[in-house]
Amino acid sequence: MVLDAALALADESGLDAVTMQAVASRLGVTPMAIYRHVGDKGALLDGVVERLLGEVRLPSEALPWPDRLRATARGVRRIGQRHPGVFPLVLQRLVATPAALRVRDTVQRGLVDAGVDPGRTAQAERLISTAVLGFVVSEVGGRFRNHSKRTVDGDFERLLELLSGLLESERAQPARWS
Amino acid sequence: MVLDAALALADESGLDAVTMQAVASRLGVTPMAIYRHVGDKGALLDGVVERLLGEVRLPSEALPWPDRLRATARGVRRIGQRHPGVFPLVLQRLVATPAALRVRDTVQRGLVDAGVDPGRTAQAERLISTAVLGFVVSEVGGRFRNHSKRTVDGDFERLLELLSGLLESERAQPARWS
DNA sequence: ACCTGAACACCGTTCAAGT
DNA sequence: ACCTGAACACCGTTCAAGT
Repeated sequence: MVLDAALALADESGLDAVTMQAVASRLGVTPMAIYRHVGDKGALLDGVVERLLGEVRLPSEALPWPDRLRATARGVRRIGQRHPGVFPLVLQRLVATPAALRVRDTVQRGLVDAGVDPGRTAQAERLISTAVLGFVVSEVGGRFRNHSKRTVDGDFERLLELLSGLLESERAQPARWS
Repeated sequence: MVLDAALALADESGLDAVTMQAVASRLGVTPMAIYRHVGDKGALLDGVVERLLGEVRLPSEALPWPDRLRATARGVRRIGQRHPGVFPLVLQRLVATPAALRVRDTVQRGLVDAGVDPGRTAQAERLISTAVLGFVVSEVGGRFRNHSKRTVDGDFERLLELLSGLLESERAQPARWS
């Protein structure tokens, strides 16, 4: 598949290495052949981002919500670390694709179970996702490259704690689990 | 100056329009002339990001810390909105440049005045900055483009409230102001 | 010191043509 | 339906040469 080739290239040599010609030659094909399968280079990158989000390992719905939300955040981070070349694009593209909705809905269900007022889960999800994505993009994009892995790991765990705190302040009804 | 031309191009026509040849022709000069002034296209973009951060309006140190921190965040957001083409690069480049340190130190002084344990201001600053930058990059990069301005403005104000909450939980000593 | 001309290998993309 | 050849205008960058 075209998207696999593009993602493999990005993982091996960075986003700049993802050119139509490089993707084509990895598939043993001429560059223009690709235009039959993706409309455009932009569409190619959109497809790769979608694949990335689809790769996020989501936790079992049977887990209590605090573990579930933490596991989701860690799953997103793991994908970022696995694909640092393309991950930053996640913050620049629309959130309405199926794979993006899949992650979003998992978070929103977690929030509902946590007892967040149903009228406020959408905003809470946006802020939580933005914080987590912003962190991971910073990390894999090199913004923290002066800091040790231990420091960055500690920052991420602290972020998760703070997001739990956010939920406490947001809860209107008793939680359904926990 | 070369950086001004590059920034103006990005503002008018997006990041893709910032090519060595376009910058050169805007200056009425041949493309290779630019290599005398910036080493590289990467260095050019670094320079533009630096200029951006230098443009952030920082609040007076005389303000009470809660207003000061809020004003700093709003100042960052305003620059993002003013320069949506280049702003996303802020999350991908190192934080150790002079203009970046200028913003960072303002936040850290705010945290100290808020009574955050001095051993923890660095982490708190990183998390706060990451959350704010992640939000603004999402906003100007179009991740929220399905939402109305009112919704996005509301999200940002809510984010600021939550960051204040973070400070409450982080305070070890009585605040110096407020 | 600064700018230029000519040239390099490489982009994304189109179009008409082939099977 | 899918792939190809040839071609387009445009990239970033180098090097030797000019003032």
